[in-house]
Amino acid sequence: MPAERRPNRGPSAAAGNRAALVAAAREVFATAGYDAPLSAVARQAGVGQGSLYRHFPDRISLALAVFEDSIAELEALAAAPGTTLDDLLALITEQTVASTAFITMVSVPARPDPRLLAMRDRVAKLLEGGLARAREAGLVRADLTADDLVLAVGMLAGVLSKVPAADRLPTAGRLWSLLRQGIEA
Amino acid sequence: MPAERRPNRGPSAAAGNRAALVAAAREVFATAGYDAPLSAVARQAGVGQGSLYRHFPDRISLALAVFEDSIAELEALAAAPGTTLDDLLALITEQTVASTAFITMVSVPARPDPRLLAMRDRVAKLLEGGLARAREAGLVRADLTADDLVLAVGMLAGVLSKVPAADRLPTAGRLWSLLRQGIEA
DNA sequence: TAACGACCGGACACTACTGTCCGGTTAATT
DNA sequence: AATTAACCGGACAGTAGTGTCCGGTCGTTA
Repeated sequence: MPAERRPNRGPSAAAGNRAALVAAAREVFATAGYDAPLSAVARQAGVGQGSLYRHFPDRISLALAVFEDSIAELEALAAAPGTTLDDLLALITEQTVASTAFITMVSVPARPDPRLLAMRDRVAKLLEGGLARAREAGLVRADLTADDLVLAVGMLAGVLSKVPAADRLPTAGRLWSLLRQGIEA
Repeated sequence: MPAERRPNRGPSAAAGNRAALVAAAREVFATAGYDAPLSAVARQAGVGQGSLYRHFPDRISLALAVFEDSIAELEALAAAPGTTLDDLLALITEQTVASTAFITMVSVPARPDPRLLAMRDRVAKLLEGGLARAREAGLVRADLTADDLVLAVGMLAGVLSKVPAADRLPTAGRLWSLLRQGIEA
């Protein structure tokens, strides 16, 4: 039985369709942002609307599936020995430049949903370790919290989501420079 | 003839309706943000959709009329002797806490419209004086530009627009503190 | 007071999504 | 081969907002 065979109809199609939807959503969210129409995701996946909503009853379910990877990557980095706060922020920034959707939905959810709040807490939590170490080393101000950092990357994502993809990297650099050094000499 | 008399039908109603629309829009933009439905503005003004679109062919025309006041206030402050960059940023922040719409539309317009770009340039320009003075006094880093500042308040507005009105003032304070002192000790 | 015409209001056509429903397809089972 | 049941796709109803159109209203002018 050829591994590539994946009919998208019939009893055995479910898993494949689901995977196709997640992949399509990742792409669509990256190019059109977190608010992209879900119908575009179905089209991109080559799947009917019905299948989309059957697998993922709402936008958040789909987004959670899509960005589980992103947060897992962050958590893995946070768990690795020797990881600094800078490393974590660099990875978040990289992810945000590639797709603002993850941080957009997590940082300041428009309407607070328990699933999103939980994911935001995971992000805050994985930053804690690096933050504590940076604080002990005197690298950051003493009163800086993980929530502050989540809010900060949220601000970043808010701007980047409105900027053409080509301008994102330099804009992100500029904004981080403001956030880091502050505007005071 | 009583000064209060303002029929909203017939040949003499135009000016009054226009004023009512601007006032209503200011209120609606403040409470529901820059993306609020224009139909809500017409309803709030007690005026038909037709009148709204006759006076203001699109959202931007209406917004320009609404926020002309805000920018004029800023320009007046900038022109006053002894005004510092801090004074200007304080006023902008106050305006943003009251209504995120102005900065939202000006700082990083979703689709660049010449009228919005012109207004953003007015904001950047009025910041120039205070910024130059602050730079000479060594109060801000040497490479800080007015565009950076516009972007920074845009970030702020992006977050504040998603935060309940009651939380805005403290959130704005926290974010400015991050932007000003930077996250480095 | 009659005719005029500027201006109004809200119904409506249009567009863009979301989420549901059901006839139809297909693998599995016997 | 016939039967079954899981699952699919896309049509469709529902919802929300934008912008247009036209019958109707009301000051103005003669």
